Amino acid sequence: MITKNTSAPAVDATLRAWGLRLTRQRRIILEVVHATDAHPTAAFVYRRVRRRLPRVSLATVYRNLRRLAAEGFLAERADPSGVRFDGNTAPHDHFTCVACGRIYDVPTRATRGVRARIAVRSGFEVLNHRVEFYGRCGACRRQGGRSPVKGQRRS
Amino acid sequence: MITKNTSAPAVDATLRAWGLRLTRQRRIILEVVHATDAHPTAAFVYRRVRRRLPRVSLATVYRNLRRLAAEGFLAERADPSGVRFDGNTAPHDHFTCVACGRIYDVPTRATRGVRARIAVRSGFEVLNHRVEFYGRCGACRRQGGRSPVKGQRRS
DNA sequence: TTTGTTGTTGATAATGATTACTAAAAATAC
DNA sequence: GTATTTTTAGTAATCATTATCAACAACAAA
Repeated sequence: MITKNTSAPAVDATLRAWGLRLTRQRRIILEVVHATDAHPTAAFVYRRVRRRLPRVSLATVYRNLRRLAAEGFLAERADPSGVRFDGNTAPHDHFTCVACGRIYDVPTRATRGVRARIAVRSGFEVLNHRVEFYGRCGACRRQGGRSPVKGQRRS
Repeated sequence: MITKNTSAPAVDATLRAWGLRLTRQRRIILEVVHATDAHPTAAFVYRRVRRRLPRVSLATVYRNLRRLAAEGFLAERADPSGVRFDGNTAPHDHFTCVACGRIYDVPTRATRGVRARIAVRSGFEVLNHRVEFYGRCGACRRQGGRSPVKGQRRS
């Protein structure tokens, strides 16, 4: 079982509604992103997809990641390390460990209510919000390392 | 009055403590960022600085923005439109209008307490956090425009 | 003041990520 | 089957950013 929560027929139907086809490349790109929780970069996805489709083009990976994100099959986010994709399109926050670089998903329970409060105070219409935490994860705290690791893979 | 909350002597002293000099270029770059609330990109800063120092190099602007941010005189943040700098180094959140592209500062009152809640729930050590809101600002709501504007200047 | 050391600059080349372009292949419609 | 549309692989082009380096400026020691 490679995909996590995307069934190919359902994806196919929705894609078709937008005039897109579920090609082999597109399906595998989607599967790769869904099969990892590493919040991968385009380059990471490219490397993984190439294991199964050695002749795939980097441009195809970019084109489809962009497209799939635009249609809502993936989430796309920019952070200091670059652009990353996320197969988890449900609302959630992120915790980035400054020691090991790992990005953890965090349930939104703790930040619930924030959006409504801002809307009231500012008079703006809030459509979306994003919370990013930075710190040291449990594993890195136990290892006791002090300073952020240099030269971590962007993966 | 060009600078907002950075007095040159104080900056000079702190820079010197790090072995950095407050050169003409460095001072003007700092002033330009502090003089706008537009959360400027490096290119924007370059254009502004060039008005006062026509022979300044783009590399000098990048070099100093990076450096000044590392020393804490500026804040640096990445968002979908690229890397931006912020003269306001006090804790605050951001609201990005998807219609006009403007980025507003938002006081952190509404998000207070969020960090502590996450720390307790996850067992991670939270050093920092960032909240970004997306929606339509007061001006754009009144104008009644529906969809996000294409091709807005990255300024 | 001269000399040495270190930090800084402007100019430009190099890099890395992303996008644009294009001819060929694949999928679908007729 | 043929025609039409979409997608692809391959590659060139673009854009932001960083690296390199020779010339220059600030400061310190002699």
